[in-house]
Amino acid sequence: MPQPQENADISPTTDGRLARGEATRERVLDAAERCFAAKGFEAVSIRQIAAEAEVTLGVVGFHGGSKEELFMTVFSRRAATLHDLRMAALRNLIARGDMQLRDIVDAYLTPYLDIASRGDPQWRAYAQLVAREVARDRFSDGIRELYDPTARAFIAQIKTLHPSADATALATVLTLTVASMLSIVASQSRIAGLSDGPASDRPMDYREMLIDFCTGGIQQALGKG
Amino acid sequence: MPQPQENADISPTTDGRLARGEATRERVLDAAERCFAAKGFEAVSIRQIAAEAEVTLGVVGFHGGSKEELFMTVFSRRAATLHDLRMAALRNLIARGDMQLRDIVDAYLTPYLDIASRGDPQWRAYAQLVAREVARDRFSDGIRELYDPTARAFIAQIKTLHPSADATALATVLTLTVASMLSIVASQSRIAGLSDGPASDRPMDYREMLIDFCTGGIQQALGKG
DNA sequence: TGACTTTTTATACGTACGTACAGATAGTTT
DNA sequence: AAACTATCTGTACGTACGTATAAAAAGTCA
Repeated sequence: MPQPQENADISPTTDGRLARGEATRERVLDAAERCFAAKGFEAVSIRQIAAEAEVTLGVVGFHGGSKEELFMTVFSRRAATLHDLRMAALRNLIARGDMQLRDIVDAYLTPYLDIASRGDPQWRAYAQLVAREVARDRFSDGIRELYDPTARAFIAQIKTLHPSADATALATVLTLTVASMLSIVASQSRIAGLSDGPASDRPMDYREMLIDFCTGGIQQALGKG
Repeated sequence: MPQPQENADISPTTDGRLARGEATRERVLDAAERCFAAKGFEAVSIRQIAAEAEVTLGVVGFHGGSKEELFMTVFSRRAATLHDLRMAALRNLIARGDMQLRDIVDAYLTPYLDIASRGDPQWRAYAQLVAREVARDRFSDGIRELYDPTARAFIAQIKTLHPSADATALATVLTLTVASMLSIVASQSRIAGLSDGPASDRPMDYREMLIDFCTGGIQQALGKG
């Protein structure tokens, strides 16, 4: 992939060639993010992404490289931000002292629910993309490397409250927590269908219930251990 | 789709034309089940299914119809069995009396974990297929119709223990329970990775922890309501 | 045996895909 | 202005896809 302008010393307000290229690149990545989130990797063609970004076919390859490279770029682009939000919440907790399990769960879940409920459609698309693809095997190696550090930090924190829990139990309850969290975004329509009435489509509106569910679940699952 | 032999009055041991056709049809469906489970709908080609079934390309179309029809056939083929297993477990509970939330959760989760752990690779493939595709939108209408009746029956049963819980809350906790259950199958490798050691790959080995997690979660989430 | 149906083979059609690349364009630097 | 580089356009290549179908093969039944 001919990565444009690895130069770091450009002014972001320059309307020259470099800034234009960077703007195009972001349009491509944004379009890819929306497409991948809506339909999944295999079901999206590069031509669809080009049309969504309103650029020609070659531009997608120029800025995004191969389809797999483009996908991983899209996926990792916002991962660091999410990681930072979660770790900041966790550090706040530690600084505050008197940590409860519920607070740890809150610190893990809320940043994701927040971005999934934001006005910015790109962040919402990213949240949906994560919910859609994170369970798949195809890119799981690359994806796991993005999210495992966060998961490990929270596992370590939970372990301080349940010192006797073994590693598999901790990994399991965190995985169940992640799955529950993602399903709030991925299975909204099913919740609505099973409710037989109107249900909110803002993930943030399920925050308290989700935190309750995961907190109670972890407590019950680790309590005996 | 030229559905072969809608005739019901054939002996299953006949080795004539009808029985041969039926055997071929099952080889095709089994192969499709394995392929779809391993790679997902879009990533599998009909030619791959034909190769897996060791039949020629046209045979897949003859017995399976279009790709979407084939997919839905594979999906619905075993749904009734799973539904029956769950409902039987639920009826046993009701007959026995003194029902606890944990028993309801058990009746819902265990049949799935059981088939996902069976020796029969086709049942295992089906369990993986469900875990992979049930959250997707593409076929969610058809898929929901298959599984919603079971879900509603269990929601009604949970409601007897939490009469004041509203419909959305009940639908949400059941959706979270389903997501947790599926992630045991879909995210086995992630659990292993986060455990930093060998973890079982038999879903049944996570049964107790999963039941604890979901029971504790539902109790916590509905307890306030 | 010979008409009839079900099943299987082999092949082809049209389309869409991911990727590559030559050349045009536009902005930068000397 | 001229050389240079980054960006973009247009197009083409080879492949794989889902589907359809004519004809052959296999089995059934009068």
